[in-house]
Amino acid sequence: MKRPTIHDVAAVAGISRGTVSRVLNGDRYVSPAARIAIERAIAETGYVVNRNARNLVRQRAGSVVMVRSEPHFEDPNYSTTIRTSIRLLGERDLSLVMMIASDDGEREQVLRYVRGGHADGVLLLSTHAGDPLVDTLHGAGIPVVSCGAVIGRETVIPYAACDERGGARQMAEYLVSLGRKKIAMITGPMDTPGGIQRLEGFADVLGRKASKKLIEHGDWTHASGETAMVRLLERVPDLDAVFAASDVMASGALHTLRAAGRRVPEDVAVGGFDDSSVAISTHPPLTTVRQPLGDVARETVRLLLALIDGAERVDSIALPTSLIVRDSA
Amino acid sequence: MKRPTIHDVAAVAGISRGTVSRVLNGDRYVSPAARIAIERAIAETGYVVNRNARNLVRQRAGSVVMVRSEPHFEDPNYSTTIRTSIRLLGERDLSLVMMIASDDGEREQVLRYVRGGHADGVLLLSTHAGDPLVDTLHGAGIPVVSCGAVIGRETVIPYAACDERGGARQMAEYLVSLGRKKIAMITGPMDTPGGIQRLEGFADVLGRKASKKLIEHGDWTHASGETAMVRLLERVPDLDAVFAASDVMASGALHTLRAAGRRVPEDVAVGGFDDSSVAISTHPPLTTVRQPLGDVARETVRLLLALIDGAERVDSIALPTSLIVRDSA
DNA sequence: GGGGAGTCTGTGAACGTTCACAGCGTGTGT
DNA sequence: ACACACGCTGTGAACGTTCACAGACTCCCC
Repeated sequence: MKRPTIHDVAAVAGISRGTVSRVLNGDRYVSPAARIAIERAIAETGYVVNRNARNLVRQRAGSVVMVRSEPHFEDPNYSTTIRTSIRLLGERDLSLVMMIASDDGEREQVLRYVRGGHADGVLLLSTHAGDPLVDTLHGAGIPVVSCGAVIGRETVIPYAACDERGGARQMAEYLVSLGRKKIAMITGPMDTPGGIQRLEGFADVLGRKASKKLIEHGDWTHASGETAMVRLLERVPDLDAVFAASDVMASGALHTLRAAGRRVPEDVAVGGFDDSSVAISTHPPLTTVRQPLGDVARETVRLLLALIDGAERVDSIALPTSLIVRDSA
Repeated sequence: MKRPTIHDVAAVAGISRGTVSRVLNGDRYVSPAARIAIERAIAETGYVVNRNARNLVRQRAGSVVMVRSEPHFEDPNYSTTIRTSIRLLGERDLSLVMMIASDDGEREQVLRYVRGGHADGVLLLSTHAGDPLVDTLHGAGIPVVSCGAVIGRETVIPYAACDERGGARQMAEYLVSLGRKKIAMITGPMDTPGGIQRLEGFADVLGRKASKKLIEHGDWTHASGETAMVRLLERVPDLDAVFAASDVMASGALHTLRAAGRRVPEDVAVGGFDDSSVAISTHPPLTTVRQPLGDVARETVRLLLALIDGAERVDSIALPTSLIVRDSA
């Protein structure tokens, strides 16, 4: 009933365990005869390497920990990110361990885990500016990368992200091209890259016209989109377009606009960001900016693997977004 | 630069490693003096136990693998489920490894992982009826539980779930209480518990009136909700209510109804299921059935831990849902 | 025929734990 | 005074690998 070990394989194949280990690890210097005998023995016994033993002697952990700084991840983005990461890490026999670090206790737990050598690398997800975990993790001397930039630590934590600023520019330019004159924006939290850079892209296009009056800040939630829209309408009743930094907030804005009797897109054009599942469930369906999530995840993992393999430093990367035109603008 | 080991702690405390191990594992039979000396040494050296070594000698894996059978998990439910699982498993020093098994290659990978003893237990997520992985995993002699029932294997795979049938009954009864006479239903796929049991609950209330004509099957997607609604309107133009087995499908139905010129809820009342983020982004916001996701996840993990601890068998459990009334019905 | 170089194999030690066992005091009951 | 239980401690072996090393064999060249 016991699981077969490398000794069992060696015995069945009639060869020493050293050679079995060489076959397992793809070493050259193994005779063809030995190799096939061992492969047959492996198949026969159903042998699978014991990772604990391997990692113990190799002084590795055998896993990468994905750390999420926020408790919720309604964000459909995570589905793709997680899936892609699992795939790519799996190819290298690394397993993906999930952790959440939204309060001090959880941060302490993550730190202990990493400090204890239980992970070969850390993959940060949507970390806010000033998160104390970032510096401590980086100080732990373990490879750390982020999916999406970490504001204030762009130079110390390598990252892959979509071109937030460029994406916002695409949307702003599109709204302008529709002939809209008074274009407002509902931003994300200003301690996140999506919050900051999407506003920058917007300002790039609108220039002076991106006045304070036309800017409201939200926190990514539906409710914040609703209230931001209320304030914008109070200040600028005749606005004719609004760009929300996320689809969820755009959906909140849509509610407010309807309640205020504005027609979308006739009176007010509405743009979102993310192309999440919400984008097609609103009325009207949202014109939005799509992030290349799969590519972003792939690049993030690639950066991490490079660091784990000993690269001194790696270059962050931003991937292009695309404008998805539906009915809201 | 090397990580401190149990030997270092023992040396610093001036006590043998055996006693250090006993302190680490909360053994009785340790003198107070030794205990405080060791605790001080642990703090001083920053020692953290090496899981590979521990698990190697204990013949355990130290992790639980969560297996998702579908590539996508837009479903906001997973956020809560993952979070709760991480929390509860963390308390027992078990880490959560994520895997996806949507094709044969991935299933093989999961099987190898589990067969190789890399996991102490398996937590199935939204597995479809007839999934070949279920029986092989169960046959591997490792604790397996599911979050949500596995159709056709209810007696062999213990599970925690919400009371799908009861939840559907709540919605059906509510629609009846509004005075609706011709109530249609858009179900989920009939190889999932949500597909089957929500229909059963609906039929419980509607009885003979739940005729074939008033039932359409969807696949949880927005698009399937749209087309199902089209067919229902063709067959029964004067229907006055529709219950979709998920919010996302309900949102699709809403689009079709609007396109057909029906007012919601005046002409047609619409009910959803899940209370997902979509529910508040539709127009009008959805009346829906909320699942106690946190509780379901907690119970699922509890079942798994009981099995890992050696329980012979555990009892599956269904938790009550609640009706959330908004504007669509 | 002697000396490398190149290919292949087996062996011992090590990785950092836990666990069973043996041993040592000290107190308690006969 | 002796036996015995109890509380506590140290030690050796084991868990299943990998890795460095040493050795054997073959081939080729001088």
